[in-house]
Amino acid sequence: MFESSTIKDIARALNLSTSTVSRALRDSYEISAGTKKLVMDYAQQVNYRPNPNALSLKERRSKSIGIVVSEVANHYFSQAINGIESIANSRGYTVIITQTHESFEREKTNVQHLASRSVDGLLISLSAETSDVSHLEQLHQRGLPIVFFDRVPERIDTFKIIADNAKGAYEATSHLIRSGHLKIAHISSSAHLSISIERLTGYTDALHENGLSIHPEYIKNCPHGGMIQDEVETAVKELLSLKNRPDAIFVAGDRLTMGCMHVLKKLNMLNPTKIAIAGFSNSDVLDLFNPPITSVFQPAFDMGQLATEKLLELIEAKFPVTEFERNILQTRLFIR
Amino acid sequence: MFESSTIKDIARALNLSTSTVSRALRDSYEISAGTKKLVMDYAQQVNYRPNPNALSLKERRSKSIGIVVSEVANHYFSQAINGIESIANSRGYTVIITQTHESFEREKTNVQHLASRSVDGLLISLSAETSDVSHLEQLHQRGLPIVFFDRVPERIDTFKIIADNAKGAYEATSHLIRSGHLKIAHISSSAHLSISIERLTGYTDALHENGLSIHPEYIKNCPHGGMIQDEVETAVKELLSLKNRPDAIFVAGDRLTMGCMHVLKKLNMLNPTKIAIAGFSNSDVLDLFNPPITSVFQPAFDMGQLATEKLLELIEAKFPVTEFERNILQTRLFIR
DNA sequence: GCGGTTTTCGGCAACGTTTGCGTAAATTAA
DNA sequence: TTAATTTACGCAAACGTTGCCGAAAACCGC
Repeated sequence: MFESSTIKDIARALNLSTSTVSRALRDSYEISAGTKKLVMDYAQQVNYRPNPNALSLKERRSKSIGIVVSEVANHYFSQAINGIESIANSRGYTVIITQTHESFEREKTNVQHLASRSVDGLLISLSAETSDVSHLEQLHQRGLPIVFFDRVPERIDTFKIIADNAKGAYEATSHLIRSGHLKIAHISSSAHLSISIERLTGYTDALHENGLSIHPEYIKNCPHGGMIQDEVETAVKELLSLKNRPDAIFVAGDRLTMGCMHVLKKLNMLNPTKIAIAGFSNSDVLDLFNPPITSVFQPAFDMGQLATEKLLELIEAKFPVTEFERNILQTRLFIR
Repeated sequence: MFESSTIKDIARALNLSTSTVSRALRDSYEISAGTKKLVMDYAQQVNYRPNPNALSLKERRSKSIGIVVSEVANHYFSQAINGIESIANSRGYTVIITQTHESFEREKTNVQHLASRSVDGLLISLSAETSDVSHLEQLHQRGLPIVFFDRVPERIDTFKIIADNAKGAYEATSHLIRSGHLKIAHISSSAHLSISIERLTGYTDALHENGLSIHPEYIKNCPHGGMIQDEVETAVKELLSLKNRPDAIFVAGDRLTMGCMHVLKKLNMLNPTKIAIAGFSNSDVLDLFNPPITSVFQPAFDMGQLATEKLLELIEAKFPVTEFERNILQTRLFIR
């Protein structure tokens, strides 16, 4: 099978001890220049690669970090992953990506699996179903470094990287108002999620500031964040069948925005004169849509980078970190 | 820091030897029922998880497989990854996803990294820049199980999972012809890629069968598969500035299709009466586009599943496998 | 040429796990 | 009761690596 040469092999071939070879390869001062060259040349020749499992076992760290996101087929997350990779790889870390598909159960098993895989730290954005974070709290208390991004829990005290969701939502809603819409509905992911709460705040703030009142029946939640299209369809249909039918919808999520548009298209309502749409999305093809929709763009790449930097800070800290920040990055409104 | 209990801890606590504990946990016949229960209960209580690094070191396998794709922000690949995960996870394997961003260099470093991470096997779709596969050939000869999917090399003899690209391209091109287009151009990824060759074949076959001749100036390649938008823009502009301007383009790739539409939009040519588009894409939002475009859908999820099954077959084979298949899955044409 | 450094290297243990082998105790057979 | 067998467990090595400690060899000053 697939075997690569070890330090032992090199030691045997060169008639040296394993410790000498090990030190020669790490350019230790206690090895003579001649021996170093001998060893290094030979190692090069046989294409020696240190066995990461042996290293991990010895050093008690795996030089890998785990990522938990809803799904990679979401432009926000795929961009965040690119940011994460850019930092992690440059610092010698491998990333292991897992998807929850918005399921609490999958989140738990993924996290368990990553922990048992002995990752050095965790980068996580909660699933839509997750309201109980005890599975993470437990790991956190046992000392596993964790950084949250995007969807963050209240209870766990660690670094959190989020976008300015309230402001983003405020701007999008304000844009709809400025465009002449007065009956603005709101479709969001599960109600307990941090992003949902923050975006709802921005939405209501915008309405208030413009002297519009909040209609509870205008606010719909999809507990599975758009993974279950039926939830989206029901929400949209309920909005459309209201006696006082809204003339615009502010949608608080990437997948949700797409789902919403699909429903409207199906109902032949995909027309800004009938109902306008603005939503959170990191998609790069929104301008190709008919109609093009105004969107709130999150700096996903930067968020991924920052989250990773913070995580590595935790992982590589010599002393336990007790001061945690909550970094808030600015969103960008694309008016279309 | 983050420590979990080991077999040693259990042995010490229960006043047993590590071997007894190990065997009790694996339900060995040479351990008494009483001891087994004792050990298992205690292990449960302290939430014992075997250290995967120690296991990998001992068993000389990591129970992990490496994936190399262009980018996860591509619906074809994200769907394929879902298929891969569904099989791999159910069989107890972890997947490590890496992205080449269509760069040959990144492909080489990713593959090197995965190999040195001692993955048990590799699932790979070549980058657009890759024409030399010696880095993979080498690993393959040293016994590392590899299965290719989507973009496959000629030279390396192993399992290959592909879509029926020629047929898919043929159908898309035929559709354009049936729609009344006679001057059909073709934009594709780098020319040496298997998918480019096969899709070109389908394209030319369709033209031939319909009595249309092939205009070499109608065929454009983007060596970076659309990652460099300038390449796409140049290709489109060159097509549009032809004295005999094409009235349709068959685009052979997901990212390429989007890039192409962006250019047309920018040039205010995004209109089927000006130029029609049909292309390979696994995007789920194509029907929201303006204009909606006809697309060739690949069974990405199934391809991922099949590729993983084949890879695990190789990995877990007791004897070296010498008979390899080339599985061809059917595409589906969505006419819009 | 002596004692004392310095240089250069090897031996050993350890990380957590499995497994072949050995063996005391318990059971069975005679 | 004794011998033969079975049961139930412990010991130690191994996977690949590093680091502590010790030690031979080379060097130094005088």
